[in-house]
Amino acid sequence: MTKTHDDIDSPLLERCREKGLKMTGQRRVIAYVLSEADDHPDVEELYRRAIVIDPKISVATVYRTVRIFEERGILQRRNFGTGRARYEATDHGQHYHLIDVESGKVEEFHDKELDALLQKIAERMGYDLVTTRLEIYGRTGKARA
Amino acid sequence: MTKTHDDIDSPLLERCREKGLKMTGQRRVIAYVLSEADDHPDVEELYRRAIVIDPKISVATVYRTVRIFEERGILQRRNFGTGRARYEATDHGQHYHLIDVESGKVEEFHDKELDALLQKIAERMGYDLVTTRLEIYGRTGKARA
DNA sequence: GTAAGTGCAAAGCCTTTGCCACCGT
DNA sequence: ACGGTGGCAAAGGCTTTGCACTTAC
Repeated sequence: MTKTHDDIDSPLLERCREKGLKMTGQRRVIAYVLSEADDHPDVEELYRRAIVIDPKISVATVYRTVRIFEERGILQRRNFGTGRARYEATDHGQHYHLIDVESGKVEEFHDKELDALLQKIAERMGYDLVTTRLEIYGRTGKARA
Repeated sequence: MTKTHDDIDSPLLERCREKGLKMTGQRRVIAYVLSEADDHPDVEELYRRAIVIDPKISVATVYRTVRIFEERGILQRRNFGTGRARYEATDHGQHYHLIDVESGKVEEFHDKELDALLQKIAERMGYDLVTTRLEIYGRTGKARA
């Protein structure tokens, strides 16, 4: 074969190396899957995508890996109200979520003014801002109240 | 005795009646506990507080009750990242949360400027704002990085 | 070579539920 | 009286973990 899962490279892989993580085949695959994802997959979904590339990965490893990645700041865990945790790479930059209450669709957005305001609020309350989590739940303005 | 748990009244009790809920002794107690709470108790904590008033309440009832209250819009469920759901009465009005990442302490805050900005963002993205959820995670600025 | 990572299955934690007795309206 | 409600304990869903084997450095 020309390319095995041991050759998979990805932006996240580099970040893992920087953190000094031992890069096993499984972690490469999971890092790759996460790098490719432009949505917010949960563990089960990550597992599904990972075993396509390497069927020998177990879901326990996915759990262990996302936990480690999260602790190292490579991933962020999200809770959109469904019992399961969902993940996204932190290198997407700081952003917020707007969720369509009717369709469940999640849109990401950025807003400098908001960044600054949240920073200011944290300071005013005597804290160093570590991270924020903001979700706007909205209904598309097409219909009446 | 002068007062049993069947006599307990509370602001939430009235809201429950409005919704047509059958008000059992257990529900009165839970409504009372929730009305008194100025924090964000989880089910276990609600249970602890409830059994002080009526030791015959079971935790299953607490789970069932918060679920019903939530469906009726009397309560809001929150997920601050600790596996357990936490609850607060909706009549506290719109507010946001600042969470101390070290102690887990939760502070509520209000901010008109933030209200307006979120409203503006939703509009700009073509949505009618239904609700928002914002948590600032911070570290108290007492120590260095 | 060695410490760390992985698989598997069992265990854990929070939450829900089946069943039957009980109680509010 | 009737239908919703509560208690208990068992079941469920997601996540973690103990153990023995494998692997990256």
